[in-house]
Amino acid sequence: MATIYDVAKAAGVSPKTVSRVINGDTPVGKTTRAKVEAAIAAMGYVPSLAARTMRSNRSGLVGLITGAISLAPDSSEAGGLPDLIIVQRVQRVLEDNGLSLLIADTGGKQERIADLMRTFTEHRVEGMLYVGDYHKQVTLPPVPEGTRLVLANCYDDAGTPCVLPHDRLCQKMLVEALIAKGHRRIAYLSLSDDIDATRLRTAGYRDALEAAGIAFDPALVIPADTRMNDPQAEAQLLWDAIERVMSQPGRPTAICFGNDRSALRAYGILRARGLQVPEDISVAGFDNHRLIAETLYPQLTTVELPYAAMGVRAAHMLLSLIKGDDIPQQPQLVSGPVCWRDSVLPRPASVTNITDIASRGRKTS
Amino acid sequence: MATIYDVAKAAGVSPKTVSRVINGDTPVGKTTRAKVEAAIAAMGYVPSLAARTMRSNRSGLVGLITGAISLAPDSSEAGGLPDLIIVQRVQRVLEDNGLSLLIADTGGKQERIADLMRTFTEHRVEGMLYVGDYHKQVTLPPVPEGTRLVLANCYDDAGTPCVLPHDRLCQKMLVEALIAKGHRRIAYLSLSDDIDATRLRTAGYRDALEAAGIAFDPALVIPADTRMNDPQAEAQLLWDAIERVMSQPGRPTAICFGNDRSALRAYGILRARGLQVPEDISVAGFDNHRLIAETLYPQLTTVELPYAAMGVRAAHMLLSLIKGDDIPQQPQLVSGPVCWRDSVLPRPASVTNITDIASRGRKTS
DNA sequence: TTCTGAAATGACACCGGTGTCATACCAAGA
DNA sequence: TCTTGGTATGACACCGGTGTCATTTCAGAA
Repeated sequence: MATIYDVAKAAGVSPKTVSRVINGDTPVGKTTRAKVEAAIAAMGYVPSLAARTMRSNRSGLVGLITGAISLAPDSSEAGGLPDLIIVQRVQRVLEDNGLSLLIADTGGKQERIADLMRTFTEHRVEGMLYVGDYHKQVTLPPVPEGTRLVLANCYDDAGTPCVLPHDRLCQKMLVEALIAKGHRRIAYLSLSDDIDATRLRTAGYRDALEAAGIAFDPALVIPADTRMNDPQAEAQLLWDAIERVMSQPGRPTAICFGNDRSALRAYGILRARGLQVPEDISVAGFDNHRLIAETLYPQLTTVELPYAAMGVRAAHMLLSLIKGDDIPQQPQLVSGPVCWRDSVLPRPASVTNITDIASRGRKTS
Repeated sequence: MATIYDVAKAAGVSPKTVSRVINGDTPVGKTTRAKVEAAIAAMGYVPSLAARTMRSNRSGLVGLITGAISLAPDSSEAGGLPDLIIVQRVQRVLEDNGLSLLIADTGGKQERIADLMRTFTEHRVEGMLYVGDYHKQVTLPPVPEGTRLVLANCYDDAGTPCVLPHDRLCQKMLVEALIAKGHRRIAYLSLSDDIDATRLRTAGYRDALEAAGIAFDPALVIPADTRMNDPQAEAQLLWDAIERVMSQPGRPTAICFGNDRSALRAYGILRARGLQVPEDISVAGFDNHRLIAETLYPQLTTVELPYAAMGVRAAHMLLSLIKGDDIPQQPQLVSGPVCWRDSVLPRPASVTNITDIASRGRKTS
């Protein structure tokens, strides 16, 4: 690979002058510039960032660690994809700012994080990002003084800057939208109740009810997903939850699910029980996983879990850190819009009592 | 950040001795080694790869370009995810070999590839990978002499080493599996017929029929996906195709779809037509997109499009190139297994004539 | 005790850029 | 013609490692 010395010799100037032509910092004579540029083009010279890094102490690199694929080691897979969207967004923002992105994943082994960070440090990255595979607390190994680090889709107890999905607000907006369409008895078949997202979303669900003056009924809220990684068992769990919620007096007119995947599963289960979506029961998801939401028939009403926006926000926070600007100490909450599709049927505002709700086969719209 | 000189001073030795301790190339005295290691630990010294790169001309970096997200710019999205799996696998293999992965994506703009490659060259990557978003031919900008490049999920006409899915074999295996279960009239609602995958898979479909001595019936093969990026229109197209194929005499007992997503859509359409899967019609997908295949009810029989394996293979090819080994000139074809699930009903071998096939409601197994 | 050779360590240059400072150049004004 | 002052260019050191070669150290043999 040609060096700046080769170019200098070919153009008959000093290396420093070539450097000036490349960087355009100091004025260079017209004829000299032309000669240098010709030499650069002729030799296909591309400057070495390694050399530049040594002088400037700026590598132009940012490192990103994800736990992404951990959940599904063997094939095209179920969990773990959302954070890849974060990765892509981060990459784009960084590239627009002249930085390149190094990626690594833990393969599900937390203890590898320290090694990966060390490798990044060897590369003298200007900052690091850690992306969680879902909204959760993490404990990262201690980082050397001066390491610039931003967390996305996760948080720690050390006050590291982070970007989180606003689960509570998202769920609240979704339920508010259902209420606005006339629904009053709204079930919520949540994800496993030991994760942060469930706690927050349940709170959002209650926020919406409260704002509308609807009493909270615990019988309508059931955890129905335990991340057990066994499709059969998960389906069974969901089946039971639907059974429970639909067989009680004061049967719901709408069901919110913990994610679009559960909603997809529920379509089959509800049909198997002889219930049409949305004529007999309205359904809402969570994530706006378009592969599911737009492909399902009828298309799924859901709320967007803003992975893309989180990626953008996290990247910008890191850029601010690198520039030396102050950034907010509070977790940055990002919410997405409700995506209105066909799986929710508006209900006449007058129809609010249980007897009416339990009746079936009313005409649409 | 501490340098090797700082460590040397603290340990009271020369920088070169510190270097020897780190690299373990030359024997170092026991007490000296202990002193140096103590100093390194105390100062949290991490060597700079930039400096090392300058001497050794080995950056420890590999660059990967993907067109991934191009298809769905705005949110968690439908197309483009598979290649992210390739990316993850590549990263793992490289990491196991002590290399770090730089990623970049074109954002759908082919003309940016040259810029991205230039950036990689600035970082003095030891090799590059280009990952296609689906099996297709690409035309990359000319690369400088000596650039080590491997294509994954795409190929070019310049003979660049590449790894491709064995669409033909995958489809053949799938159809063979259906035939083995007693199916004789098998429809194939393919992807758009202007892409390589469709041509190859249709050939695989015919291979399987021919091997079983079943006559090919063109009326059973209909392109039913045009990547038009409009869910409504796509659903309509699929509806029409199903209508056509199911209303002809000699109605099929099984339908293969171009991908799992179409199969997901078809579940809804078939049910809307009053057909139960698999009792009335068996369904097979393509991709083994587990999010869909395992979540659908009943679970979807499909064939795995081996993205993970392609990533591994491509990474190994690049490693061979870097090591200077020879690699095969032919495209490397990778196939995945048939994933047998519940959407295909075995048919008694005796039931092969049209009259029987057209009858309905036979009991299962 | 002195010599010998291997083992341990250090001095120094070099990788490919760029910051700093000195110098050569050139046009305009005295 | 000789300053003057700004512009264009070059010389040189330095960033943080490592390869090469020289030098020091020391155990064991003469």
